[in-house]
Amino acid sequence: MSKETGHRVDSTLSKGLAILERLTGMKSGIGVSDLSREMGLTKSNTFRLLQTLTALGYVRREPDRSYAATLKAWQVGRSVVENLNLRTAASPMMLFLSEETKETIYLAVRDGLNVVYIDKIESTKPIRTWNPIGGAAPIYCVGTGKALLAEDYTLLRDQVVATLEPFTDRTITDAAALDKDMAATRLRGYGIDTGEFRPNVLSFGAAIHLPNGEAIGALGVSVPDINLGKGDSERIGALVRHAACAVSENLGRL
Amino acid sequence: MSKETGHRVDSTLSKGLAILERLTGMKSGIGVSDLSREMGLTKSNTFRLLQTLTALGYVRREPDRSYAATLKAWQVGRSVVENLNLRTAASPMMLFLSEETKETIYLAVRDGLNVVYIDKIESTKPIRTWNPIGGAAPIYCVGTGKALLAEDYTLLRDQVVATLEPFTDRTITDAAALDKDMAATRLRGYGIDTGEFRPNVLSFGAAIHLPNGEAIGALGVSVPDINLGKGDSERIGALVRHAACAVSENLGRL
DNA sequence: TGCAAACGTGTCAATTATCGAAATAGCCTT
DNA sequence: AAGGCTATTTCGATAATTGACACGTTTGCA
Repeated sequence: MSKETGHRVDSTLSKGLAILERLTGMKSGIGVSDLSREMGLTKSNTFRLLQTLTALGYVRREPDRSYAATLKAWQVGRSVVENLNLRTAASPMMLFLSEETKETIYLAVRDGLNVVYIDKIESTKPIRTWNPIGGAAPIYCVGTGKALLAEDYTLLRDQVVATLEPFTDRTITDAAALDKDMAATRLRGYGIDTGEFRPNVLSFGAAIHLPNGEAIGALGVSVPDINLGKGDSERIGALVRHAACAVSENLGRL
Repeated sequence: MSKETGHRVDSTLSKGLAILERLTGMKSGIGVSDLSREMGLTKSNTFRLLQTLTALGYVRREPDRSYAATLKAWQVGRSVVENLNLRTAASPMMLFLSEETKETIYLAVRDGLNVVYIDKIESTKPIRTWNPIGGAAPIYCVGTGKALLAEDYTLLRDQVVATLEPFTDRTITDAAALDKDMAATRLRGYGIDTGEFRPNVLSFGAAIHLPNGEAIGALGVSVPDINLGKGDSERIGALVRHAACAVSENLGRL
């Protein structure tokens, strides 16, 4: 979904990162020839890039002489999230939500026009939703996303509207409906997703704020619709809102 | 650590990754000029590298027009851990434990409040314990589980305490006893199960850590009590602790 | 056992992608 | 409006990157 920037990119860096991404996505090592074929690069080129990545510590040679990603990429990536020490700050309230609802609890941050899940607590119920940590979802479809979108709506509205795309028959696909939903979200204090990203999976989300008011993440609860009884929506929504609020206050004290 | 690389590294890739690392290590965005100063690069050079990283999705422009790392590096790095084959990494030390003890060796990961066995080496002794690969055991009952539980005890304690259930007459069923056992486990460096899950089956377990300290799995030895002589417990415990430590270091090495 | 195909690794001249300096365009502050 | 800052663009020179090829080893098959 990369927009054509028109700007020139450094091909070496680009290829190197492409190789690194490929390597990190593999369960076992791979040889130079295979890799070069997969990447559509020359063997020499691939070889030299691998040499560089190895020298920088991102790649190592396995005992069987194949090349594989090290944990360095992981370490580097981790510091991105670490610099938002959101997880530790949110952890107690995630636990609280988990105990109160028994459903799957998510901690999400906004990444462009998506939310990315950076932590979760599994549901303890037999019927549960599933999303991987690291997974992403469109900001206008899910509870956490809506909560975050509502925060910066004036800034993001036009961008989001330009990308509205249906995932289920409940997905919001027109600007007017989104405007209305955002207004309601702000009023309510939490976002509601009525199965707009995955069929029959509802979610609720509320934003976590820094002391200056900036929203840096959101807590969410994801629930299969058949788990929901009368009045459960309001209860869960209120719980999420309260939990996010508590985390925000907690952040302020650090 | 000045290893004679002998080989030339692609400078563009090298610089690009250096910039990315710098960016991921910062709490807020930074401008081109400052960054170029810090990195000792030309402004032009830094600028183009940033353009490339932005085009590739690793960097984005903040509202204040500064450059900051996105979560892409994190997502890429995460897949390293996801694809990390613990089995392969742990295999040599499992073999070592098998040879030293002749008992059944397990590799386990935590799944909620259970441990799941993802690999094992059968005992070579006539009287042996048995658990299937894929089998599960409560985290507070067995050696591997205790080792993992001790790692996140503050987070898991309340949940676990709520589920305490006796499997044998030695199973820990009250919170105070568990607290004490966990403290001892942390001190000792490995978990001991004195027949708390299966009668007359003892087990010992120690956690495997990622470089940041996160526990991702555990090695364990399972022993029928009649196979155990005087002092064998301490010996096996020490062996397991050492083996898990070796695997952790193996994961972290470059 | 031997042969062939495939692999990882070096070499090197050609070339082109990358570089730095300097010019331009934007943005605050005064 | 002018000054000082930063971000971006331009452009010719050049050094870094490139691909073809070569070399030694390993692997697989006959």
